Amino acid sequence: MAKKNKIQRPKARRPRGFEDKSSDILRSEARLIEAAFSVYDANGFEPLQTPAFEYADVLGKFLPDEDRPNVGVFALRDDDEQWMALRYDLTAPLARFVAENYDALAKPYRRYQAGSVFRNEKPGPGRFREFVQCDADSVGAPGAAADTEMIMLAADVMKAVGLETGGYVIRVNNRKLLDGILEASGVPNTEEGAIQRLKVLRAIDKLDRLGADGVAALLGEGREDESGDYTEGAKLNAAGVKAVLGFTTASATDRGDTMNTLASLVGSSSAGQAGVDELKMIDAILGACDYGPDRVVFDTSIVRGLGYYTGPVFEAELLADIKDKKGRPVRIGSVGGGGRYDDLVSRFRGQAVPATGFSFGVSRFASALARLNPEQQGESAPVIICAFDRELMGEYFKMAAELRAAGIRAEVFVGAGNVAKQLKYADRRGAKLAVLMGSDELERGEVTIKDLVLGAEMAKAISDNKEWRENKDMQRSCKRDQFVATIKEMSA
RNA sequence: GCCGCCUUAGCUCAGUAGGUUAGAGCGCCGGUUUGUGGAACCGGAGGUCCUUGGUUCGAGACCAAGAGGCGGUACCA
Repeated sequence: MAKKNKIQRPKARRPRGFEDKSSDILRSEARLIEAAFSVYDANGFEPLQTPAFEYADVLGKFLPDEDRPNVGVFALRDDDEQWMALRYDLTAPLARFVAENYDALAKPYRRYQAGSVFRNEKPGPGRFREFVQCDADSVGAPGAAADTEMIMLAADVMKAVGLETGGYVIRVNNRKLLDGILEASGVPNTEEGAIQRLKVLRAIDKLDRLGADGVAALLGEGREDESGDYTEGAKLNAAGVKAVLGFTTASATDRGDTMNTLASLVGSSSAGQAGVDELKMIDAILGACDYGPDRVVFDTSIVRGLGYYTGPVFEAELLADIKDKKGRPVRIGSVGGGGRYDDLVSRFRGQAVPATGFSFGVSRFASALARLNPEQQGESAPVIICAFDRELMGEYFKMAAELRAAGIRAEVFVGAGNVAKQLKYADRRGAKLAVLMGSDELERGEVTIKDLVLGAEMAKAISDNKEWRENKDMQRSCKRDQFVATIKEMSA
């Protein structure tokens, strides 16, 4: 019982929903961002970086005289008592930036940005409280041409990350169409109908998960799930439910067919007609640039859950290589999305500032890509130069520099321990080659290079330690001035 | 927020009916081997048994509350 008095140590742990990212993940995410940035840059977009903190009201949060900030954001009070919060997306900060620098910016202002965003919500599998988004937006362009540009950009990013045509699809819809349908069903296209419209959007968003029946319940009175939780419905009448569900299944593979169907569906609604007209414009530009239905389709079942979209909306989806029974590619999910949001900037200025953009979740996209190509691996481990003799450290670093100059990743062992330790380190790092140069080699003017992969292979056939240690077949020596060339040869 | 499951070593888990000093495998560190990563053998470190309270002569085990984790559902401006 009389345990020795233990020092109270802090427990090494991280807050839930916040992740440490390993080198492999970091490298694949960096490649993804680089590919996207190069597409945006080539299209004339400019990079922008905004701070992680914004004033809470800028983010669209009202924090009246409350001690606790609203849930959903990480907020704190500055020393002047003002509420600041970590950004939860990159769009609200962009709206602030544009409004703040409006006169100095050439419109349309088109920028791209990647960075961490923060959401104070319950984390789940694949859902974190900090995650990286990569956005491109176009502010100040009212027409569907700007939306089409974003759609083509999204398709180009898919291509730039190495996806073949058929491996992805951009699905396009238009909020105005649904507004038109709802208007015809008695939901006014005004402020009063906003909450109801949002409920409709969220219900449609759950189509793939709940099926038509579940969505019908959510569009009507409401729905109770298996755990007994009740979700209030959008309270549409039976005809409304039918109209909305009919709309979500109205799209076909051919964009022209879809437009014809929709034109008859929206009838005389002005919002609906405007939506169809925009799709026509989008289709015309896509057609001229050869973005066929194998890359971009019109799909009335995608809506995006957010309330701030006002016009065309779209999602980028990865299609797995596997086909379902009917021979169609299986959906593995949306990796990004975007759309038109005409009211976000005008919040700050009281003057119309139309905007449209595209955003993808970097981690989700990167891990989906990794699932598609598991064989694609990251950076190869560096050549490890063992610190055999501490007197020769200068020479070791010089050798490492020579390797780097030849484009080979290399490092000198700077830790503690004998050669056995150092080789064990090299092994753990996954290095293919280790360089050994001690007094023997120095005398002969040579360098010993050990092939660790070959050594591991040979070890399988050897069970005796003495034999294993004396076996030198996995290593070779070369003259000091042949060093870099030999490494090159052996790493091939 | 609501519902369910779970919590013993770094990891995966065992722990007999409530009974001294809480175990195993893997991993880690060291040695056999101070110029060679594997294997084998030997040794070692590492635990507030999630926390608090209760029942009991006695709790890792039984009871209660709380915390944390996992899953589902809702929310996600």
